[in-house]
Parts: sequence; structure tokens; C-alpha cells
Amino acid sequence: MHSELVASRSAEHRDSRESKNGTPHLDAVSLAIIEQLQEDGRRPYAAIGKAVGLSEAAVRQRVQKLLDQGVMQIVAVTDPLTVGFRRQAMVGINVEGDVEKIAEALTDMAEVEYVVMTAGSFDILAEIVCEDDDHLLDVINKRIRALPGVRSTESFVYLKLKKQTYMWGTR
Amino acid sequence: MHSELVASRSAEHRDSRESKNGTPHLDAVSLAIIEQLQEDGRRPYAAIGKAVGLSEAAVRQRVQKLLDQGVMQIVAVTDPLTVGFRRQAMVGINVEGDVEKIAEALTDMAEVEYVVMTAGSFDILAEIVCEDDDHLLDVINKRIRALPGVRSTESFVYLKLKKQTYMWGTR
DNA sequence: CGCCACGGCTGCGAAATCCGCAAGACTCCG
DNA sequence: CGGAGTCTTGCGGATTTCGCAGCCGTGGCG
Repeated sequence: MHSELVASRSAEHRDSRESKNGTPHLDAVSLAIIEQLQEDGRRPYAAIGKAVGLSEAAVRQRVQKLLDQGVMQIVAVTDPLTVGFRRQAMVGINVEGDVEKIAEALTDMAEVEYVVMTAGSFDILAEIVCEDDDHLLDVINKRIRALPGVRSTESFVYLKLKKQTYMWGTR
Repeated sequence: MHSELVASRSAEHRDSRESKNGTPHLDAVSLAIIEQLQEDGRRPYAAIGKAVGLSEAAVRQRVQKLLDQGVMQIVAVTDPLTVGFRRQAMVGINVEGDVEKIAEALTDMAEVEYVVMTAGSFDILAEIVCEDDDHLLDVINKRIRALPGVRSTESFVYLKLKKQTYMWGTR
């Protein structure tokens, strides 16, 4: 079950070439495959192969590897509001001490859907998905602020989601 | 080509029942189907049917409808940093006048991947995906700040993406 | 009440797709 | 030159997808 995107670091068989930060090297063909799947995650391998100039089996193997490596995941995405989660918020967090450690702790919370370390007036931005106000309040005040090292937080409750895309590459 | 999630408003055939805000009604079975596809966007219809207690064809129809309605999209998602976009940022924006109008304008920019209207010290949060610093600078300073009505902006450049999930429901 | 239209579900075959396997081609390196 | 590793290709067989026809429960309407 590949839930996380970044965490997976199996590193079993040494790959072609890794750039120094540890991310696997992606050639133009893999990029093209990803691009295809960003348009339609269920597009058949044969169609993708035709588009990128590869055989069906080749595409299948590359896709499988991309999934195994955690470079990409194929999933259904929705507007949470449509699916019954009525409160969402972005929370900006300031940390004293080990930022990475706090980020890890946030990662472990089920309600936290998105965690990114940033430069600027916040150390961390975290997106939270909750069922209602009580739930949201609980997560922010009882759980996040309770983490040792969290100096302060600022919340931005979502009013309306206007855009959500996954198609860099199609430009 | 369903790129946007929220924008789609075809409204051709009147649906079963809509709640007052215009979002289609989702029963427990459709929720369960979405949940299945959040785990694996390529899971076969038959397997989903077995899991939610429906025939293969029924699942197929419901999935197709969910896609057509724009309730859900099945796509590949990646960490943009891995795919060659080296600069990302969240931008908080303050607006004077029509917030919705600014949000629409942001929606039309290719580099803007995520737009949400919020309550709090920003009116809008927008996520930007760029190829390099110059590109990012250009988008923020030349394009966003140039929009009439944008009072001020604050940028949070991404240092590291720690978590990215799409599995509310699997709790 | 009877009738009909409609949406959703089921159960099939036919076509397309997925998947595993084995063999060839290519690159890199000692 | 040889070998290891990876990528690619080309198959069958199992699986899945797709389209269609039929069935059923609901709701509108005379």
C-alpha cells in the first residue's frame, strides 16, 4: 500500500543513475509516460506506448517501476468538501528546534494530508482535512500545538476550492 | 479532458438529487468506490465490485458518472521536484474588491496548480509550480502582483515535500 | 389503478487489455 | 573480449473492459 509519496526509500536494486539528492533519474520517455497518466490515470498501456513510442510491455514495466519507486502514484482525487469533509484548513507553523522532527510528527496524523517545509515566515505548511469544526479545533489545538517545539500556528480555514490540477508537463 | 475539478459544470442530464450548494448527492456505495480508487486508481472494476457489493458493470457505470460529473478524477500524481520543476511556492494573497475575480484569474495561469479562498490573514492561497527561480519570480512579481485588486502577497518557497496523501475515508 | 418512462442493476458474450515469460539488443565496465 | 545488468520486444493465456439486452423498483400522471 503506497500511501506516502516521498517517504518510500526501498533502495533495493541500485538504479541507473541518481542525482545527488537521492531522487531517481527520469528520462524524457518516463516524463512523457507520466504526462499521459496525468491526463488519464487509467489510460491503457498500449495507448501510452503509441504516444511515447514504446512497446506496451515496456510502458508497463516503467510504470510499475515508477510506482514502486514512489515517484508517482495513480489515485482518485476529489474535492474533500464533496465527499463529506466539511472543514479544511492550511496551517502555518513556526518551530523552535528540529523542524524535520515536527514535520515527521505531522506526517503521522491521519487528518494531515499535506506537509511541506518552507522558507518564509512559516517553517511548515500543513493541510488538514476534517469532518467538522470540532474535529478541526481538536486537531489544531490539542494535537498540533501540543507537539513539543511548536512555537506558534496560524490557520487558514478553506472557504472554497477553486482549482486543483496535476498536469505540469502539459504546457 | 477533465483538467479542472471544480470548474466543470455541464449540468446536462438532471441528476438524482443535488444538495443546495450544487454538489451531487453521494451515497455510501459511491463513497466506498471512491475509497477503493484512492488506494489504487487502476484497481479493476470487478475487484471494486466485490469490495463494495456491486456487480462489475454497476461499478463501471458509477465510476464513469463520477468522472463525468467532475466529482472525482483518476490521475497520476508526483512530487514536482522529482519531475524537474525545481521551484515551488505557496503564495498568500490579500485582495481589495472582488476576491472571486482574482481567484478566477489565478485559475487561468498554467503555473498555478492550486487555488483556494480562505478565511484568515490571507484571502487566497495559491500554489505555484515553476522550473526555476527566474520563472517563479516572474510569475509572482510580474503576473500575480500585476493583477488589479491584489493588495499584497507573501511567498513561502518550498524546501521539501514531506507528505502528500489522498485517502480520507481510509481511516 | 393501470400505464409508462426512467434510472440503476445484472448477466452475458466479444473485444481489448493486462500480465508473465523468454529471447534479443544495448550499454557500461573490468 | 566477456559478462552483468537493464531495457526492449514479441508472444500466448488469463483477466478485464466494454456494449448491449433484459429486469426491477420508483415515481409521475391520466
